[in-house]
Amino acid sequence: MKIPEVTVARLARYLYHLRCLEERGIESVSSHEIAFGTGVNSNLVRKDLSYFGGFGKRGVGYDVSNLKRQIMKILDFTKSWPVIVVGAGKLGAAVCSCPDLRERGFQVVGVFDNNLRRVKRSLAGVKILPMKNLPEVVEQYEVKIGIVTVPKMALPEVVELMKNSGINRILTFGWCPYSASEKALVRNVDFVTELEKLVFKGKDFSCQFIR
Amino acid sequence: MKIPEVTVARLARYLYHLRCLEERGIESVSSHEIAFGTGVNSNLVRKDLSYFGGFGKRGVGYDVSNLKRQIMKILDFTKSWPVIVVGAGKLGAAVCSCPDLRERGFQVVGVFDNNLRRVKRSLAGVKILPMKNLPEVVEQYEVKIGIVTVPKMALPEVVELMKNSGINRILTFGWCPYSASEKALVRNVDFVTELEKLVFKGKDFSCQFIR
DNA sequence: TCATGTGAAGCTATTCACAGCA
DNA sequence: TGCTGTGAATAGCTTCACATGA
Repeated sequence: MKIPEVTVARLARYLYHLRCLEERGIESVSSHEIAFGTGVNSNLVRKDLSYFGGFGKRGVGYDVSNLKRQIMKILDFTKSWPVIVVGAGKLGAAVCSCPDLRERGFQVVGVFDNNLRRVKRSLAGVKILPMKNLPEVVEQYEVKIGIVTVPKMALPEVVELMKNSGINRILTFGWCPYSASEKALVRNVDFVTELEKLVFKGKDFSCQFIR
Repeated sequence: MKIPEVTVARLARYLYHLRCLEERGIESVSSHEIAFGTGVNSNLVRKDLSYFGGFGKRGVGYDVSNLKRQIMKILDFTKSWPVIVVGAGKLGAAVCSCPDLRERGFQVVGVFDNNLRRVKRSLAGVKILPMKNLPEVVEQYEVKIGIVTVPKMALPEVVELMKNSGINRILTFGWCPYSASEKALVRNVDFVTELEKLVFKGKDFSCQFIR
Protein backbone atom coordinates (compact mmCIF):
# COMPACT_ATOMS: atom_id res chain seq x y z
CA MET A 1 0.00 0.00 0.00
CA LYS A 2 1.02 3.56 -0.66
CA ILE A 3 1.66 5.52 2.54
CA PRO A 4 0.95 9.26 2.20
CA GLU A 5 4.06 11.36 2.56
CA VAL A 6 2.43 13.50 5.25
CA THR A 7 1.52 10.47 7.32
CA VAL A 8 5.18 10.02 8.16
CA ALA A 9 5.49 13.56 9.48
CA ARG A 10 2.42 13.02 11.62
CA LEU A 11 3.70 9.74 12.98
CA ALA A 12 6.75 11.64 14.21
CA ARG A 13 4.39 14.07 15.90
CA TYR A 14 2.37 11.29 17.55
CA LEU A 15 5.59 9.72 18.76
CA TYR A 16 6.65 13.00 20.27
CA HIS A 17 3.34 13.27 22.09
CA LEU A 18 3.47 9.65 23.26
CA ARG A 19 6.82 10.30 24.87
CA CYS A 20 5.25 13.17 26.84
CA LEU A 21 2.37 10.93 27.93
CA GLU A 22 4.75 8.19 28.99
CA GLU A 23 6.79 10.63 31.06
CA ARG A 24 3.61 11.67 32.81
CA GLY A 25 2.88 8.02 33.62
CA ILE A 26 -0.17 7.74 31.34
CA GLU A 27 -0.59 4.16 30.11
CA SER A 28 -3.56 4.28 27.79
CA VAL A 29 -4.71 6.82 25.23
CA SER A 30 -7.52 7.25 22.70
CA SER A 31 -7.18 8.53 19.16
CA HIS A 32 -9.22 11.49 20.32
CA GLU A 33 -6.68 12.42 22.98
CA ILE A 34 -3.78 12.03 20.55
CA ALA A 35 -5.70 14.23 18.15
CA PHE A 36 -6.18 16.93 20.75
CA GLY A 37 -2.55 16.79 21.82
CA THR A 38 -1.15 16.99 18.33
CA GLY A 39 -3.64 19.20 16.52
CA VAL A 40 -4.66 16.46 14.08
CA ASN A 41 -8.20 15.17 13.42
CA SER A 42 -8.88 11.93 15.31
CA ASN A 43 -10.13 10.12 12.19
CA LEU A 44 -6.83 10.88 10.60
CA VAL A 45 -4.89 9.61 13.60
CA ARG A 46 -6.63 6.26 13.29
CA LYS A 47 -6.25 6.22 9.51
CA ASP A 48 -2.53 6.90 9.78
CA LEU A 49 -2.07 4.12 12.31
CA SER A 50 -4.25 1.72 10.33
CA TYR A 51 -1.87 1.87 7.36
CA PHE A 52 0.51 -0.18 9.45
CA GLY A 53 -2.10 -2.47 10.99
CA GLY A 54 -4.19 -1.74 14.05
CA PHE A 55 -2.37 -1.15 17.29
CA GLY A 56 -5.38 -0.32 19.43
CA LYS A 57 -8.16 -2.18 21.22
CA ARG A 58 -11.72 -1.40 20.15
CA GLY A 59 -13.67 0.29 22.88
CA VAL A 60 -10.49 0.94 24.84
CA GLY A 61 -7.79 2.83 22.97
CA TYR A 62 -4.05 2.43 22.53
CA ASP A 63 -1.42 1.27 24.97
CA VAL A 64 0.98 4.20 25.18
CA SER A 65 4.28 2.37 25.46
CA ASN A 66 3.33 -0.25 22.90
CA LEU A 67 2.18 2.36 20.38
CA LYS A 68 5.37 4.32 20.98
CA ARG A 69 7.44 1.20 20.33
CA GLN A 70 5.44 0.40 17.18
CA ILE A 71 5.87 3.88 15.72
CA MET A 72 9.57 3.80 16.51
CA LYS A 73 9.76 0.55 14.59
CA ILE A 74 7.83 2.01 11.64
CA LEU A 75 10.00 5.12 11.46
CA ASP A 76 13.10 2.96 11.94
CA PHE A 77 14.24 4.51 15.20
CA THR A 78 14.86 1.43 17.26
CA LYS A 79 18.49 2.47 17.31
CA SER A 80 19.88 5.98 16.95
CA TRP A 81 21.24 7.26 13.62
CA PRO A 82 24.73 8.73 13.29
CA VAL A 83 24.76 12.08 11.48
CA ILE A 84 27.41 14.57 10.46
CA VAL A 85 27.07 18.33 10.27
CA VAL A 86 28.99 20.43 7.75
CA GLY A 87 29.31 24.10 8.68
CA ALA A 88 30.25 25.11 12.22
CA GLY A 89 28.86 28.65 12.13
CA LYS A 90 25.96 29.97 14.14
CA LEU A 91 23.44 27.70 12.47
CA GLY A 92 25.66 24.64 12.77
CA ALA A 93 26.11 25.38 16.45
CA ALA A 94 22.36 25.75 16.92
CA VAL A 95 21.71 22.45 15.14
CA CYS A 96 24.34 20.52 17.10
CA SER A 97 23.10 21.77 20.44
CA CYS A 98 19.42 21.08 19.71
CA PRO A 99 18.30 18.62 22.43
CA ASP A 100 15.60 17.21 20.15
CA LEU A 101 18.24 15.70 17.90
CA ARG A 102 19.44 13.29 20.55
CA GLU A 103 16.03 12.80 22.14
CA ARG A 104 14.54 11.79 18.83
CA GLY A 105 17.18 9.31 17.81
CA PHE A 106 20.08 11.07 16.13
CA GLN A 107 23.71 11.29 17.23
CA VAL A 108 26.15 13.84 15.86
CA VAL A 109 29.39 11.95 15.21
CA GLY A 110 31.21 14.59 13.20
CA VAL A 111 31.27 18.34 12.60
CA PHE A 112 33.23 19.80 9.71
CA ASP A 113 34.31 23.26 8.62
CA ASN A 114 37.09 24.63 6.48
CA ASN A 115 37.30 27.86 8.45
CA LEU A 116 40.58 27.32 10.26
CA ARG A 117 39.55 29.46 13.21
CA ARG A 118 36.80 26.97 13.93
CA VAL A 119 38.73 23.77 13.37
CA LYS A 120 39.78 21.92 16.54
CA ARG A 121 37.24 23.75 18.68
CA SER A 122 34.28 21.66 19.79
CA LEU A 123 30.54 21.76 19.22
CA ALA A 124 28.25 19.89 21.59
CA GLY A 125 31.15 17.66 22.59
CA VAL A 126 32.29 16.86 19.07
CA LYS A 127 35.56 18.22 17.76
CA ILE A 128 35.34 20.34 14.61
CA LEU A 129 37.45 18.88 11.81
CA PRO A 130 38.51 20.12 8.39
CA MET A 131 36.49 18.90 5.43
CA LYS A 132 39.21 16.56 4.23
CA ASN A 133 38.52 14.31 7.23
CA LEU A 134 34.86 13.90 6.25
CA PRO A 135 35.17 10.66 4.25
CA GLU A 136 37.01 8.78 6.97
CA VAL A 137 34.46 9.72 9.65
CA VAL A 138 31.60 8.75 7.34
CA GLU A 139 33.22 5.39 6.77
CA GLN A 140 34.13 4.80 10.41
CA TYR A 141 30.62 5.42 11.74
CA GLU A 142 28.82 4.23 8.59
CA VAL A 143 27.04 7.58 8.38
CA LYS A 144 24.17 7.79 5.90
CA ILE A 145 22.73 11.17 6.93
CA GLY A 146 24.30 14.59 6.49
CA ILE A 147 23.18 18.06 7.57
CA VAL A 148 24.51 21.10 5.69
CA THR A 149 24.54 24.49 7.42
CA VAL A 150 26.98 26.35 5.16
CA PRO A 151 26.07 29.55 3.26
CA LYS A 152 24.17 28.80 0.08
CA MET A 153 27.12 29.64 -2.17
CA ALA A 154 29.07 26.68 -0.79
CA LEU A 155 26.07 24.35 -0.77
CA PRO A 156 26.36 22.46 -4.09
CA GLU A 157 29.99 21.62 -3.47
CA VAL A 158 29.32 20.24 0.01
CA VAL A 159 26.34 18.21 -1.21
CA GLU A 160 28.49 16.72 -3.94
CA LEU A 161 31.25 15.79 -1.50
CA MET A 162 28.73 14.14 0.81
CA LYS A 163 27.25 12.07 -2.01
CA ASN A 164 30.67 10.92 -3.09
CA SER A 165 31.52 9.86 0.46
CA GLY A 166 28.55 7.53 0.65
CA ILE A 167 25.98 9.75 2.34
CA ASN A 168 22.58 9.30 0.70
CA ARG A 169 20.20 11.40 2.80
CA ILE A 170 20.98 15.08 3.02
CA LEU A 171 19.26 17.93 4.80
CA THR A 172 20.10 21.47 3.74
CA PHE A 173 19.05 24.80 5.18
CA GLY A 174 17.94 27.17 2.50
CA TRP A 175 17.06 25.88 -0.88
CA CYS A 176 19.53 23.92 -2.98
CA PRO A 177 18.72 23.78 -6.70
CA TYR A 178 19.55 20.77 -8.86
CA SER A 179 20.12 18.71 -5.74
CA ALA A 180 17.85 15.74 -6.43
CA SER A 181 19.61 12.78 -7.94
CA GLU A 182 19.61 9.03 -7.99
CA LYS A 183 22.48 8.93 -5.56
CA ALA A 184 20.84 10.69 -2.65
CA LEU A 185 17.68 12.11 -1.19
CA VAL A 186 18.05 15.84 -0.60
CA ARG A 187 15.55 17.81 1.45
CA ASN A 188 15.59 21.49 2.30
CA VAL A 189 14.19 23.35 5.24
CA ASP A 190 13.81 27.05 4.63
CA PHE A 191 12.33 29.21 7.35
CA VAL A 192 12.11 32.25 5.06
CA THR A 193 9.65 30.38 2.85
CA GLU A 194 7.53 29.72 5.92
CA LEU A 195 7.54 33.43 6.68
CA GLU A 196 6.51 34.16 3.11
CA LYS A 197 3.61 31.73 3.46
CA LEU A 198 2.53 33.46 6.66
CA VAL A 199 2.50 36.83 4.91
CA PHE A 200 0.36 35.39 2.12
CA LYS A 201 -2.01 33.67 4.53
CA GLY A 202 -2.61 37.00 6.18
CA LYS A 203 -3.63 38.44 2.82
CA ASP A 204 -5.81 35.56 1.79
CA PHE A 205 -8.83 35.89 4.02
CA SER A 206 -10.33 32.62 2.89
CA CYS A 207 -7.68 30.62 4.70
CA GLN A 208 -7.00 32.93 7.57
CA PHE A 209 -6.51 30.37 10.29
CA ILE A 210 -4.28 27.36 10.08
CA ARG A 211 -5.72 24.06 11.34
CA MET B 1 -10.92 30.78 -6.66
CA LYS B 2 -9.17 28.64 -4.09
CA ILE B 3 -5.38 28.85 -4.30
CA PRO B 4 -3.61 25.65 -3.22
CA GLU B 5 -1.52 26.13 -0.11
CA VAL B 6 1.57 24.73 -1.80
CA THR B 7 1.26 27.09 -4.72
CA VAL B 8 2.34 29.92 -2.43
CA ALA B 9 5.51 28.11 -1.41
CA ARG B 10 6.31 27.45 -5.06
CA LEU B 11 5.72 31.07 -6.03
CA ALA B 12 8.38 32.01 -3.48
CA ARG B 13 10.66 29.52 -5.15
CA TYR B 14 9.98 30.90 -8.63
CA LEU B 15 10.63 34.39 -7.33
CA TYR B 16 13.93 33.28 -5.92
CA HIS B 17 14.91 31.80 -9.26
CA LEU B 18 13.76 34.88 -11.17
CA ARG B 19 16.04 37.04 -9.07
CA CYS B 20 18.97 34.81 -10.08
CA LEU B 21 17.99 35.08 -13.75
CA GLU B 22 17.68 38.85 -13.50
CA GLU B 23 21.12 39.13 -11.92
CA ARG B 24 22.51 37.15 -14.82
CA GLY B 25 20.88 39.59 -17.23
CA ILE B 26 18.35 37.13 -18.65
CA GLU B 27 15.22 38.92 -19.82
CA SER B 28 12.90 36.19 -20.99
CA VAL B 29 12.16 32.73 -19.63
CA SER B 30 9.87 29.79 -20.45
CA SER B 31 7.87 27.74 -17.97
CA HIS B 32 10.13 24.86 -18.92
CA GLU B 33 13.24 26.74 -17.84
CA ILE B 34 11.64 27.83 -14.58
CA ALA B 35 10.65 24.22 -14.04
CA PHE B 36 14.18 23.01 -14.58
CA GLY B 37 15.63 25.69 -12.35
CA THR B 38 13.26 25.06 -9.47
CA GLY B 39 12.65 21.34 -9.64
CA VAL B 40 8.93 21.74 -10.37
CA ASN B 41 6.99 20.27 -13.32
CA SER B 42 6.47 22.87 -16.07
CA ASN B 43 2.71 22.23 -16.28
CA LEU B 44 2.51 23.06 -12.62
CA VAL B 45 4.53 26.25 -13.08
CA ARG B 46 2.01 27.48 -15.64
CA LYS B 47 -0.93 26.29 -13.54
CA ASP B 48 0.37 28.14 -10.49
CA LEU B 49 0.83 31.33 -12.46
CA SER B 50 -2.53 31.00 -14.17
CA TYR B 51 -4.36 31.17 -10.83
CA PHE B 52 -3.45 34.84 -10.79
CA GLY B 53 -4.05 35.50 -14.48
CA GLY B 54 -1.57 34.86 -17.28
CA PHE B 55 1.67 36.77 -17.19
CA GLY B 56 3.28 35.21 -20.24
CA LYS B 57 3.08 35.51 -24.01
CA ARG B 58 2.00 32.43 -25.94
CA GLY B 59 4.76 31.12 -28.12
CA VAL B 60 7.32 33.27 -26.32
CA GLY B 61 7.45 32.87 -22.55
CA TYR B 62 7.59 35.20 -19.59
CA ASP B 63 9.32 38.54 -19.17
CA VAL B 64 11.64 37.98 -16.22
CA SER B 65 11.41 41.34 -14.51
CA ASN B 66 7.69 41.66 -15.07
CA LEU B 67 7.00 38.19 -13.72
CA LYS B 68 9.21 38.93 -10.74
CA ARG B 69 7.27 42.10 -10.04
CA GLN B 70 3.93 40.31 -10.40
CA ILE B 71 4.89 37.53 -7.99
CA MET B 72 6.15 40.10 -5.49
CA LYS B 73 2.78 41.78 -5.71
CA ILE B 74 0.93 38.47 -5.23
CA LEU B 75 3.00 37.51 -2.22
CA ASP B 76 2.70 41.05 -0.88
CA PHE B 77 6.39 41.89 -0.93
CA THR B 78 6.32 45.23 -2.64
CA LYS B 79 7.62 46.65 0.61
CA SER B 80 9.63 44.88 3.28
CA TRP B 81 8.02 43.49 6.44
CA PRO B 82 9.25 44.38 9.91
CA VAL B 83 9.81 41.31 12.13
CA ILE B 84 10.96 40.73 15.67
CA VAL B 85 12.98 37.81 16.98
CA VAL B 86 12.59 36.47 20.51
CA GLY B 87 15.53 34.42 21.76
CA ALA B 88 19.08 35.62 21.19
CA GLY B 89 20.84 32.28 21.54
CA LYS B 90 22.65 30.41 18.78
CA LEU B 91 19.53 29.89 16.72
CA GLY B 92 18.38 33.48 17.13
CA ALA B 93 21.80 34.66 16.01
CA ALA B 94 21.67 32.37 12.98
CA VAL B 95 18.23 33.62 12.03
CA CYS B 96 19.12 37.30 12.41
CA SER B 97 22.25 36.98 10.32
CA CYS B 98 20.59 35.03 7.52
CA PRO B 99 21.08 37.15 4.37
CA ASP B 100 17.95 35.66 2.79
CA LEU B 101 15.78 37.42 5.36
CA ARG B 102 16.68 40.86 4.08
CA GLU B 103 17.00 39.80 0.43
CA ARG B 104 13.52 38.34 0.48
CA GLY B 105 11.78 41.27 2.06
CA PHE B 106 12.02 41.08 5.84
CA GLN B 107 13.67 43.49 8.24
CA VAL B 108 14.56 42.60 11.82
CA VAL B 109 13.54 45.60 13.93
CA GLY B 110 13.84 44.03 17.36
CA VAL B 111 15.61 41.18 19.16
CA PHE B 112 14.55 40.17 22.67
CA ASP B 113 15.93 37.95 25.39
CA ASN B 114 15.58 37.79 29.13
CA ASN B 115 19.06 36.39 29.63
CA LEU B 116 20.79 39.42 31.12
CA ARG B 117 24.18 38.43 29.73
CA ARG B 118 22.76 38.84 26.25
CA VAL B 119 20.80 42.04 26.77
CA LYS B 120 22.42 45.19 25.38
CA ARG B 121 24.69 43.22 23.05
CA SER B 122 23.79 43.39 19.38
CA LEU B 123 22.69 40.90 16.76
CA ALA B 124 23.03 41.79 13.08
CA GLY B 125 23.05 45.47 13.99
CA VAL B 126 20.01 45.34 16.28
CA LYS B 127 20.40 45.82 20.02
CA ILE B 128 19.13 42.95 22.17
CA LEU B 129 16.47 44.14 24.59
CA PRO B 130 14.70 42.56 27.57
CA MET B 131 11.28 41.09 26.92
CA LYS B 132 9.46 43.87 28.71
CA ASN B 133 10.38 46.21 25.85
CA LEU B 134 8.67 43.98 23.28
CA PRO B 135 5.25 45.68 23.21
CA GLU B 136 6.63 49.16 22.62
CA VAL B 137 8.82 48.02 19.71
CA VAL B 138 5.90 46.12 18.18
CA GLU B 139 3.79 49.23 18.41
CA GLN B 140 6.46 51.61 17.16
CA TYR B 141 7.21 49.60 14.00
CA GLU B 142 3.70 48.15 13.62
CA VAL B 143 5.15 44.66 13.64
CA LYS B 144 2.81 41.84 12.66
CA ILE B 145 5.32 38.99 12.36
CA GLY B 146 7.29 37.33 15.15
CA ILE B 147 9.97 34.64 15.11
CA VAL B 148 10.52 32.55 18.24
CA THR B 149 13.87 30.84 18.79
CA VAL B 150 13.65 30.07 22.50
CA PRO B 151 13.88 26.52 23.92
CA LYS B 152 10.58 24.70 23.65
CA MET B 153 9.87 24.97 27.39
CA ALA B 154 9.57 28.74 27.11
CA LEU B 155 7.66 28.63 23.83
CA PRO B 156 3.98 28.86 24.92
CA GLU B 157 4.66 31.84 27.16
CA VAL B 158 6.45 33.78 24.42
CA VAL B 159 3.75 32.97 21.86
CA GLU B 160 1.12 34.25 24.29
CA LEU B 161 3.01 37.48 24.91
CA MET B 162 3.37 38.06 21.18
CA LYS B 163 -0.32 37.54 20.56
CA ASN B 164 -1.21 39.97 23.31
CA SER B 165 1.12 42.59 21.86
CA GLY B 166 -0.66 42.58 18.51
CA ILE B 167 1.49 40.14 16.56
CA ASN B 168 -0.69 37.82 14.50
CA ARG B 169 1.73 35.74 12.45
CA ILE B 170 4.21 33.67 14.41
CA LEU B 171 6.96 31.33 13.31
CA THR B 172 8.37 28.91 15.87
CA PHE B 173 11.25 26.48 15.65
CA GLY B 174 10.33 23.10 16.98
CA TRP B 175 6.76 22.14 17.40
CA CYS B 176 4.42 24.21 19.59
CA PRO B 177 1.26 22.39 20.68
CA TYR B 178 -2.05 24.18 21.21
CA SER B 179 -0.68 27.21 19.40
CA ALA B 180 -3.37 27.69 16.78
CA SER B 181 -5.98 30.26 17.70
CA GLU B 182 -8.24 32.90 16.27
CA LYS B 183 -5.83 35.59 17.30
CA ALA B 184 -2.82 34.51 15.29
CA LEU B 185 -1.44 32.20 12.67
CA VAL B 186 1.28 30.01 14.13
CA ARG B 187 3.57 27.92 11.97
CA ASN B 188 6.41 25.67 13.03
CA VAL B 189 9.55 24.67 11.25
CA ASP B 190 11.18 21.58 12.67
CA PHE B 191 14.31 20.25 11.04
CA VAL B 192 14.28 17.07 13.14
CA THR B 193 10.96 16.08 11.55
CA GLU B 194 12.58 16.51 8.15
CA LEU B 195 15.39 14.20 9.23
CA GLU B 196 12.83 11.66 10.42
CA LYS B 197 11.12 11.81 7.03
CA LEU B 198 14.44 11.21 5.31
CA VAL B 199 15.06 8.12 7.41
CA PHE B 200 11.63 6.78 6.50
CA LYS B 201 12.05 7.58 2.81
CA GLY B 202 15.21 5.52 2.84
CA LYS B 203 13.22 2.59 4.22
CA ASP B 204 10.28 2.94 1.88
CA PHE B 205 11.59 1.81 -1.44
CA SER B 206 8.48 2.85 -3.33
CA CYS B 207 9.22 6.52 -2.83
CA GLN B 208 12.99 6.36 -2.81
CA PHE B 209 13.66 9.55 -4.70
CA ILE B 210 12.13 12.91 -3.98
CA ARG B 211 10.72 14.88 -6.91
C1' DT C 1 -21.75 1.54 25.05
C1' DC C 2 -17.37 3.06 23.60
C1' DA C 3 -13.49 3.54 20.55
C1' DT C 4 -11.03 1.27 16.74
C1' DG C 5 -10.50 0.11 11.86
C1' DT C 6 -11.84 0.77 7.11
C1' DG C 7 -14.39 1.14 2.67
C1' DA C 8 -16.67 4.90 0.37
C1' DA C 9 -17.25 9.69 -0.47
C1' DG C 10 -15.47 14.17 -0.81
C1' DC C 11 -11.96 17.34 -1.40
C1' DT C 12 -7.39 19.08 -2.91
C1' DA C 13 -3.54 19.03 -5.92
C1' DT C 14 -1.14 17.50 -10.04
C1' DT C 15 -0.84 15.90 -14.64
C1' DC C 16 -2.69 15.49 -19.20
C1' DA C 17 -4.30 17.08 -23.49
C1' DC C 18 -5.21 20.46 -26.35
C1' DA C 19 -7.15 25.05 -27.78
C1' DG C 20 -5.42 29.72 -28.51
C1' DC C 21 -2.23 32.96 -29.87
C1' DA C 22 2.58 35.08 -31.21
C1' DT D 1 5.91 25.91 -34.97
C1' DG D 2 6.52 26.99 -30.01
C1' DC D 3 4.84 28.04 -25.71
C1' DT D 4 1.06 29.72 -22.77
C1' DG D 5 -3.39 29.00 -20.51
C1' DT D 6 -6.98 25.94 -18.99
C1' DG D 7 -10.75 22.44 -18.71
C1' DA D 8 -10.83 17.52 -17.93
C1' DA D 9 -8.78 13.45 -16.02
C1' DT D 10 -6.14 11.45 -12.58
C1' DA D 11 -3.80 10.88 -8.35
C1' DG D 12 -3.35 11.81 -3.51
C1' DC D 13 -5.18 12.95 0.93
C1' DT D 14 -8.86 13.70 4.40
C1' DT D 15 -13.34 13.15 6.20
C1' DC D 16 -17.45 10.50 6.77
C1' DA D 17 -20.15 6.72 8.14
C1' DC D 18 -20.54 2.63 10.05
C1' DA D 19 -19.33 -2.32 10.90
C1' DT D 20 -16.63 -4.65 14.31
C1' DG D 21 -15.13 -6.07 18.63
C1' DA D 22 -13.89 -5.16 23.71
